[in-house]
Amino acid sequence: MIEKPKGTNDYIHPESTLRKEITNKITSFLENLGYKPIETPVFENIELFKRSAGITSDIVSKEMYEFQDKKGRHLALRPEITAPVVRAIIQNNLLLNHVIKLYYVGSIFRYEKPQKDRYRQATQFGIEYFGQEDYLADFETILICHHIYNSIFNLQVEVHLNSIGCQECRPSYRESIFEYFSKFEDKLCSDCKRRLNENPLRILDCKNPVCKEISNEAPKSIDHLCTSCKKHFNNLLQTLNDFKIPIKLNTLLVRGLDYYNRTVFEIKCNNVDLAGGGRYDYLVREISQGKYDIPAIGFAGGLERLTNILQEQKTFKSLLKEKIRINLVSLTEKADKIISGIYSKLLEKIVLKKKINTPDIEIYLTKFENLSKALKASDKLKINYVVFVGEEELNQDEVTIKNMETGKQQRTKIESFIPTLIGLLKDE
RNA sequence: GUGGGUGUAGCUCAGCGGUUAGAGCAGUGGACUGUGGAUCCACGGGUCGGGGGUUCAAAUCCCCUCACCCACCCCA
Repeated sequence: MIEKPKGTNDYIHPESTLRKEITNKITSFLENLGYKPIETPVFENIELFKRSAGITSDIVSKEMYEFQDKKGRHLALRPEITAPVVRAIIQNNLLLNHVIKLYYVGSIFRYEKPQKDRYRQATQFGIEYFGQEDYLADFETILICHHIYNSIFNLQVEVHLNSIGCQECRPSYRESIFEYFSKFEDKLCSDCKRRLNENPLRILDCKNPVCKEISNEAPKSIDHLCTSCKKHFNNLLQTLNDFKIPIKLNTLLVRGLDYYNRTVFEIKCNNVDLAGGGRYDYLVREISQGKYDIPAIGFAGGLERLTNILQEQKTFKSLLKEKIRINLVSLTEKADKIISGIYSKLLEKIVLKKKINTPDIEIYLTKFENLSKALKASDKLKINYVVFVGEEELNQDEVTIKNMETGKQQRTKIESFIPTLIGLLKDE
């Protein structure tokens, strides 16, 4: 038996249906806000990720699926989607437009030990908003992200928010952080000792209790912001506050990807990280090698984490609307032609469903040697209406429609079957 | 990468050195051959995750390995 690779998942109904419904809700919402879909390859030149996420980040240094193709090209399965999107808009010269709003839904790959809410192939959805440096873009992005979880899916979420400054103010902040943690160097965990030289900001993110304790007294980035960063952040806070978006200022939030600046945020529910994002004003310049200098902001959310939490909270059932199931049963070979004729007519009517304004239906075409078996099987399939033709019906050019819930049944002439059925469905 | 737990029928699990490995649910057939859900009866189904070892004897004990679950690191 060949089994699926470690950390991957097969999604089968009803979960597959739930995932599709969730995705549809998110994407149709984003399309109403003017975001356009974008799709990029699942693998890219490995340099793209090394340059964007940062060579010292865990995602790039130890979690990437790297490989060489037959020509020896160094490639990687994408561990995140922001950098590929940036690469795509540069390559397609989309940056000639002032403002670009994009959304995506796609797979990411990280070589990690699988556990709850963590898989080697996962699905992320997200938006990327290019060309707007003003804090209103930050507001829009956070509002959208919050709305998806809070309003569309009814989850009690927290928005954790921080500002990590820009090119102007970050160097001096980095220096004061370095000085501060240097005093405690021998107390820090081994990872943080390494981080001290590589990327001291990441120490703030460490979960080790000792490091955490030390971090609590560390200098805060928001106290070291330059005038324009401070104004940007204060305006954002004020606006989020005005619109009653519940935010939690988290001065320890720095995020694991190197490309962020200014605003960074995460969405949490019951201590589960559902989404994260932030501003990345220098990434386009970095990837385009200076050709373009365009500010941007975005976020990414995990589809599996959202699906899991909705299943845990049992609020997902409303997303899975049951359809009306109709089983067309031939009870004898002589009735095959009539039943298949009805089936083909119903197919056409499904296409024209909008005109007849009936509930969504599922139709089944089956054959049984006797009625008892047909009904038993229909019961297992949770059929609402069994439509059957046997010897008795054949003699009178009729079909029988049986309502499986009430047990009531009626005969109708073959020609008037469709209108009769539509009449029944309208009463549902 | 580190640590803990679990792998026995399609599913949930029992058995933890001693006949031919079990139960419930699910499946199939029948009682009931044109009227389903209930009940009763019967039947089918297993390399006990895989490999090696100890033993007269291994699902059971030991070692290795694989997979899944959980925690840490990190992250969606």
